Amino acid sequence: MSAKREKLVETAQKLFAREGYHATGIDKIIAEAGVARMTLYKHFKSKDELILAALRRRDEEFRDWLIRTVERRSADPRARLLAIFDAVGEWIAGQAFPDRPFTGCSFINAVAEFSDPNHPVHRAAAEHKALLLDYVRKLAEAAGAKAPDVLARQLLLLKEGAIVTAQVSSDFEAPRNAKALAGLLLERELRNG
Amino acid sequence: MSAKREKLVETAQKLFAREGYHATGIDKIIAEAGVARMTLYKHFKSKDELILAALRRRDEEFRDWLIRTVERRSADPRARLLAIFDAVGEWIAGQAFPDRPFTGCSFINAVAEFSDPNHPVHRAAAEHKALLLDYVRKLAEAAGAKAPDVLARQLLLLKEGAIVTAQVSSDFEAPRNAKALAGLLLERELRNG
DNA sequence: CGCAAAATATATAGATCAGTCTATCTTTTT
DNA sequence: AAAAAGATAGACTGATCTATATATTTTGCG
Repeated sequence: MSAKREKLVETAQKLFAREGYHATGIDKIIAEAGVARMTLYKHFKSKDELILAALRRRDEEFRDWLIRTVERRSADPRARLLAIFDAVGEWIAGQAFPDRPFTGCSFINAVAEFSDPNHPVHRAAAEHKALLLDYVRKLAEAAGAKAPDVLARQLLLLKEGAIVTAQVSSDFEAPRNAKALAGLLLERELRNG
Repeated sequence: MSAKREKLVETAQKLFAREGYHATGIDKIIAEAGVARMTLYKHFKSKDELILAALRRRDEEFRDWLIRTVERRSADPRARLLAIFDAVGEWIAGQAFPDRPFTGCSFINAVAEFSDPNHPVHRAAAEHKALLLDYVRKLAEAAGAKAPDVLARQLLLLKEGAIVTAQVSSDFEAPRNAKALAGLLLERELRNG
C-alpha cells in the first residue's frame, strides 16, 4: 500500500518543480496522482511533510543520477570533477530527466520560498547541498588537491551559478562557461598532481 | 500623491523578499503599508503588476547600489571587476541594505516561483540580469579583455553562485571563494591587459 | 473657500486553501 | 460466509485568496 504514497511523492515533486511550492495546492496533487485526499493525510501529517518527502526523493534521485553519470564518464578523479559540468549541462538541456522540463534546482527554488534557515524545508535543501559537497570534496581529495574543501566549494559554486544562470536567463551555454572556469581552477590547484 | 504608491511598492518589495511572492497576500501588504485596498488596485491592475513594480524598483535600487559601490572602490576596470565580489560580500553580510535581511536575489527567487520564461515576472528577472551583464561587459571591455562577453558571463556566473551558496547553505565565505576564482580568471584573461 | 481628485472603510464575490469528518466500499482474516 | 480493518470519495469547515463595487471622507490646490 506504499504504492499510493510513492505516486503521491512523485506527483508532488513534479508539480512543485513546475509551479512552485506555495502555488501548488493539495487538490491538484491528489487529482494528478489519482489518490484520495484522506490517503494523503494518512501518509503525511501536513503539506510541509509532503514537501519534505518530495525533497528527500529528489535528493536521492539527483545525487544518484549525478554520481552515476560522473563515474560513468571517467575513473580519474580530476576528470570526474570536470564531468560534473557535463552532467549539469545534460540536465539543463533536458536530457537527464526527459519527462520533466528543466526548472532549476528544486532545492534552490525551495529556499526561495522558505527563507527561514531553521525551517525544515530550508534545512533539507542545505542538507542536500552538504551531501553534494561531501561527494565533491572526496573527489578533490582523490585528485590530490591541497585544499580539497575550498576546491570542492568553488566547484559547487560554479555549478550553482551555471544552474541559476541557465534558469533565469535561459542561457544554456552557462554550464560550458562554468566548466571552462573549473578547468582553469583545476589546472591551478592540481599543478603538482 | 504617488507617496502611497511608493509606500506600497516599497512594502511589497520587502514582504516579497521575506516571505515569497505567492505566500505574501494583498491583505498583508496593504496592512503593512497602511493603505486602503482600493488604493492598491487604483495604482496596479493586479498583484502581478505590483510584483513587477517591486522588481523594477529592486532592479534600480540594486544596480545603482552595486555600480556606486564598485566605482567608489577603484577607478581601474580590472579592480572594479574584482570589487563586484567585495560588494556582493557586503550585501550578503547585511551591510548593503541594513533594514532588510539577506534572503538571496529577488530575481532568482522570482524565477523560482514563475518558471515560465514568457511570464512577465520571469522576463523582468532575465532583464535585470541582462542589464547587469551589459555593465560588467563594459568593464571587461575597458579592462582590455579579448573576449569581454564570455568574461562578463563567467564573472556573473560566479556572482550568482556566491549568492545562491550563501542563501542555501548559509555559507558567508562564498563571495570570497568566488572572488578568488574571479582573480584567477582575470589573471588568465588579462595577462596582456 | 470650494472643487476635484485621491484615499478611505466596508461589503462582497467567487475561488481556493489546508485539513477534517463521515459514510461507503473493498479487502483481508477468521 | 461473516466480521473486522483499511481505503475510498465527497461533503464540509473556516480561513484566506484576489479582485470589485459602493459610498464616504480626506486631501491637494487654485
